[in-house]
Amino acid sequence: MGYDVQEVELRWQARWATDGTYEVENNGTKPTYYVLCMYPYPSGPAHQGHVRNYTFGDLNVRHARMRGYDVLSPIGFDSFGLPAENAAIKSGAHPRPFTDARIEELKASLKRLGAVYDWRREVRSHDPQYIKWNQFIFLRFLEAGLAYRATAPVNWCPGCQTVLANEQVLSDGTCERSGDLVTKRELEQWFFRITQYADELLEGLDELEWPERVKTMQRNWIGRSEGATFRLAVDGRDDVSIEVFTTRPDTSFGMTYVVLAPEHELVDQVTTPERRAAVDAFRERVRSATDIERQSTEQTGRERGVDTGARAINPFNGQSVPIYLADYVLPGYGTGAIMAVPAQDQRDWDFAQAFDLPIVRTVQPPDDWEGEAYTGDGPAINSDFLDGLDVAQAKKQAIEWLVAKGIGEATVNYRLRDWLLSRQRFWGCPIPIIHCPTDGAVPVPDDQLPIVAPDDVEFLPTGESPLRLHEGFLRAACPKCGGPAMRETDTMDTFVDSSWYFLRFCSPWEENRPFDPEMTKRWMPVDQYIGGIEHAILHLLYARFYTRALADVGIAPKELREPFPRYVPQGMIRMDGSKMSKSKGNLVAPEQYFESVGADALRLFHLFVGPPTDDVDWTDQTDEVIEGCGRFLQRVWRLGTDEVQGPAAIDRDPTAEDLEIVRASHRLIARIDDNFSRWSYNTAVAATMEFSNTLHRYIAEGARRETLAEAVDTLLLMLAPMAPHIAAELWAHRHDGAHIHEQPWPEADPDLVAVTTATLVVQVNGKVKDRIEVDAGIDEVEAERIARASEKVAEALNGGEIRRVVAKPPRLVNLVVGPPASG
RNA sequence: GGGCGAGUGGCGGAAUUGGCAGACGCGCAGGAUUCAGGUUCCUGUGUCCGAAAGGAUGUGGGGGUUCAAGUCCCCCCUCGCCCACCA
Repeated sequence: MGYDVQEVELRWQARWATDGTYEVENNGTKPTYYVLCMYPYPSGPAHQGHVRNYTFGDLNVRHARMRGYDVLSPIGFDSFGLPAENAAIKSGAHPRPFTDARIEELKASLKRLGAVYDWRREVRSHDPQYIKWNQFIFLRFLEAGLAYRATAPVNWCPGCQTVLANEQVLSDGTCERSGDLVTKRELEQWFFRITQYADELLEGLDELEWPERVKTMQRNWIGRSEGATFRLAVDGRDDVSIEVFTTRPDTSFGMTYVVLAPEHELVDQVTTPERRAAVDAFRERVRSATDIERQSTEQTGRERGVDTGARAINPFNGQSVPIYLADYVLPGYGTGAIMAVPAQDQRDWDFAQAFDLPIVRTVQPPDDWEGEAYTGDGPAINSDFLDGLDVAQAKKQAIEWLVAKGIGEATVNYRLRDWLLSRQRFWGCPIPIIHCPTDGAVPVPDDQLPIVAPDDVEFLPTGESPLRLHEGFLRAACPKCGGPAMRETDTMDTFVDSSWYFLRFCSPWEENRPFDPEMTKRWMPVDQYIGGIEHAILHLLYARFYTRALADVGIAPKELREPFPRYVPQGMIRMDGSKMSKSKGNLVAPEQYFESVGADALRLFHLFVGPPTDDVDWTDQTDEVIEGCGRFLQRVWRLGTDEVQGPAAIDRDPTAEDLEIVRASHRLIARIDDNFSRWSYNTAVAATMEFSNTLHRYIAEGARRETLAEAVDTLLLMLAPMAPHIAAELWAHRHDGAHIHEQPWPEADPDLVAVTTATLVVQVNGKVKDRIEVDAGIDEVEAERIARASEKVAEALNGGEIRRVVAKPPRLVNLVVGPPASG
């Protein structure tokens, strides 16, 4: 009987769907397990990246289920976003039908892959119910002071007369649509106060089972740095002082000038009349410069800054130093002003050189130091009461001095900024605010939620949100005074949608609240989170913030802090050196493999090709490897059907060879358990291949019927999470239609896993001279005796004196010899 | 510039605590089956010397620790990713 891949796979997929095999109730009694793949942006049929992602997820779901858990396996769609809006602008049609069509395509692919979900729990970001609770949460955050309004610059395209997302600005700073140079424009926008959680988000990382490099990325993103802030008097001015932040208060005696960011609020106040024109010209140049230009390291020299004419007093030594503006000081970090210490900071050094400013070393560099600015440790010099102290001591002393003087204190600074969530886009969740001329920004009352964008909108090729032109949407009564007011037309960043969808999955049918905290308690945190590393910073950080904030405003359980204690980032699929993606047009559709070798073979390929976190190169050889996986499954099929077993198997009392097969089966289980726990799926597949080869050899030499049947069953159980269709089909054949995925995961018997014999490697001076089969239980004395008895070893010794014996029974003996004793 | 990874046959990769380097697969070669191609099965396959037995050599390069190093330490080279004027 041949294996009709298509027929078998489609039949089982239909059965899993109609039986609701992977639907899970919220009132089960088994222990719970929550497996989650990052919900996808619906871009159409699945590509290989999806296949890889959902193969890992599905393996975890099926494996956990067989291990006896109630498994929550939900999926949804991150269905708001720019691509759909762009498609709408291009076609003039509303993004909703476009998005719904893409979702259906992606769903079909996932089902054809054999990935199983509780489809009753499907969540879509653009669903009015989801929008409602998204807005509800925003309003609670607003009440709690976690959301606020402030002005911030946006990318503005003068040609399109519209705001651009960062990804719409090309690397040369021009608009991707019109080619105009993009400028900055200040707008009133909404923020989430994520910085309030900076410390907790940082500390929480320590206990997460995430790859170290992802944690490092988050740590760097949060960017905690300890230092001091202190105030500098402005020479001849009692009314203003400049506050600076530094991580090196120990170097304060080396301050030879002060720098304000060009945007700093004190610039106008301190600039002297004779420098006014030069300062204004500089500020204008910085303002119109693109981020690229401003951050260009090419730029050096005098165009990078300007003298304000004002002077500040260094409180440490009373010296008067000039105040400059420089583009390398950023308005958003620290206090937007620095004390410049060129001897210990290379940027300050370069600037000082360009402007002929003095350089005073306050840390003694090593004797062989040939560089410029020295940032290392060393004794303080030229620093009065700090002289002789090392950097750490000097920092401490300097801060104590500032505190005693009452002009500064130790401070902690973060690189992390508050989360700007406003987007001047149509295809997103509307921000539920009404702007009233008398009452200002007024929250939409809960009973008016959701605020959903209208259907009768016209998409113009300007890129501007059509909400801004829709009178019916715009006009609203102020909830406070009832007067005429205008609706907010900005929508939320789509990262907002993805910051709590995993909580909604726990009780997606809730109509009176975002989710049921009890059900959240039952399922959360997610036991295994899987998704691309491109979300390693923002999505994961935002979701961690949201979870805490929801707990703190009382929507989620108080004790829920970390949503994803265990996260595995899968590697990306590369082709010709770049990421495989729809936009690059280098997709290799999974469908062709579904039709040829089948979903199981393609899944097996993705598991087998390498470690899950490694990138996969799609090459000329890839098709051959996929076919190899298909060939392996054909061999499994022959093992699992009577074709081989019937004529070949023998009824007999068990022999030593038969027992070896039983042992090999248990070793396979132990190995798969270990591999699965370490996410080493490539070696897990290799283990099943090895076992299959063992069984084929066993059959060739005459297999015992019962032993073979049990061994094949074990192989099928191990394959059930990896190649579910063929495993299900063969199991049903062999066990009267029973369902393999409802079988318990077998347990390896330690007695059978333990080896009874081992290969003792005998080395002479570290070189392998002999290999001897020995009893696994031998001790050191016995191992040495066996090693010395070896003829090959005697030959290699060649009369040399054994000076030392290293015995590690039962695996290795190393005989260390000197030269032959000379006569 | 900073941080984090990684470099193993023709290729993807394996080797959990230092203990037989190259599991498993692809490819390739030879053979069996076949009219032939395909399929399937068997055998071989790091490199060098050798007919073979066997020997030498071998995990980016150099040094070190150790009875023993792909694995640990130091220096260097190359590649990848992330953050990048963060005071």
